Amino acid sequence: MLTRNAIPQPHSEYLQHAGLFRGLALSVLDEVAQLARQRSSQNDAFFFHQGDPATTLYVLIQGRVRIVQVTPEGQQVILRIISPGEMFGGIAALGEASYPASAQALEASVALAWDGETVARLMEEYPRIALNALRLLAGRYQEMQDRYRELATERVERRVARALLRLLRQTGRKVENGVLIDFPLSREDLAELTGTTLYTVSRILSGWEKAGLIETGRQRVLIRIPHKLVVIAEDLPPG
Amino acid sequence: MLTRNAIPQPHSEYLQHAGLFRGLALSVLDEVAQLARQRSSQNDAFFFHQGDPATTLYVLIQGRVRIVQVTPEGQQVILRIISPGEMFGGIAALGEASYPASAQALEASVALAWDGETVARLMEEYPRIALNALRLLAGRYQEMQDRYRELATERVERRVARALLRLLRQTGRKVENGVLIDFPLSREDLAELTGTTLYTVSRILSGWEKAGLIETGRQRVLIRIPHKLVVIAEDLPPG
DNA sequence: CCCTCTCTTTGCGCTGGCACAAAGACGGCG
DNA sequence: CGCCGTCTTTGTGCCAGCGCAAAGAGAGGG
Repeated sequence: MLTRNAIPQPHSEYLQHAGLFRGLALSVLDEVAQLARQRSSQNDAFFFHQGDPATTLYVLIQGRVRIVQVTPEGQQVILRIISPGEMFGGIAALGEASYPASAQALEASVALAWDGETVARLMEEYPRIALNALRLLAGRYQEMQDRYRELATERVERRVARALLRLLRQTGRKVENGVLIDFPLSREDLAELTGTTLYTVSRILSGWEKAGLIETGRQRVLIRIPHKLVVIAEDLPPG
Repeated sequence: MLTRNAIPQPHSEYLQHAGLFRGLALSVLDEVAQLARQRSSQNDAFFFHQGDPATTLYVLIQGRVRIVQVTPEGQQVILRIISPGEMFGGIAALGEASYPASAQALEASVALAWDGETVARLMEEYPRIALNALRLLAGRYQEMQDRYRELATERVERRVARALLRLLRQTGRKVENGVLIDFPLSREDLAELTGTTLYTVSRILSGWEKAGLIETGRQRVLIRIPHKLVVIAEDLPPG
């Protein structure tokens, strides 16, 4: 389900919105775009699997991708959800190594791809790219630290609330009666994001729905009163 | 308990062993060392606190430092233990922001320190530094991902085993009858590293000690049979 | 050498959330 | 329109690990 084409259209304007290439001159973006390949991935198909040799860095331009680790026993843990404009598979830029996790499309998705050597060369020529990467990676590291602390110290309900709020910030779409998480998100996905089971997530969401806090459907979550979620997520007095 | 001095001795040879400055010419290392300040920190003193404005990047040259996050409720989570040669407080290099965690000396420790602007300037002038930082950060990110998955999916005993093995690799010192974790490490420290309680850690270590696997004392852990720990940490058939 | 402070051990009761089971509800496809 | 596969809900039993309490055991200082 994976296709590779040379790119016909100029993606250079698009690239200036991608964090990795922020601040580069348009001429440079053109050069960068020229070197890219385009890869598409159907629903549930993988851009790469955990353990594959890390050869390629991607920037998502359409769709949604989840970065997931699988344990030897087959349990899955979602490390991150990638939205358009974000890079993934960045380890490729550092030579050697293999991917520490898999990248799976949650919807039909399109990404631009560069092989590791190309990225390394670009970084050398345009240090701004390396600095951008550093800043992006630092942000993700920090988020990961926070999630780690959460997992270590907070109860499930609060973790789920935080996960939803993160997704809301990252991919929320304002609609009539609230903010919609704008891609298919099952109870199981939420469980794998927060380190719990789909059963527990289901119970929690049911509770919130009864309280009028959210509105759910099959692989669909709409947050009606974000503020109340924040109250659950942080330890605020319910004012 | 924090002191600042200009540095009298040349630290430049030392710096070439620090990951951040690997591959730089000695002349450059001299320049870098010239720009450094030296900071010492007694037992339990902090290099910086979570929430402080991130102004300074450190490279530890002696002692041991733990990077720790505190929850609003006062629980602590140890994110990492820094050994000589490693950098910490690296967010400073990226301007803005405040430290997402605190850095506390576990022993009398000495570090070299640069302010953020200096580091940014150095990175611009010597892109190799930025690339080194990128590679180091990528490694830490990956380790954090792994620990996150562990915390989400593995039982406590296995997590403790893995934590010990990591420390063993990072700071183990071969001694007569095994490998010693070479800095004061209490049950509580191990609990905060693995997301559990000191009680549970104590019980687990007691069990292992009875089995002859390790040898412990007050803030002291000696691993007698590393291989058996690996068997517990991974899911190997006990062969 | 004793006193004190901190670290460690161990017993015990409790519970959050896991695991399994089974029934219900969508939604897409033929 | 009805079937089937997937996702979701809900009931129930259970246990790993938490939390408290209280008693040892070092280590260091006076």
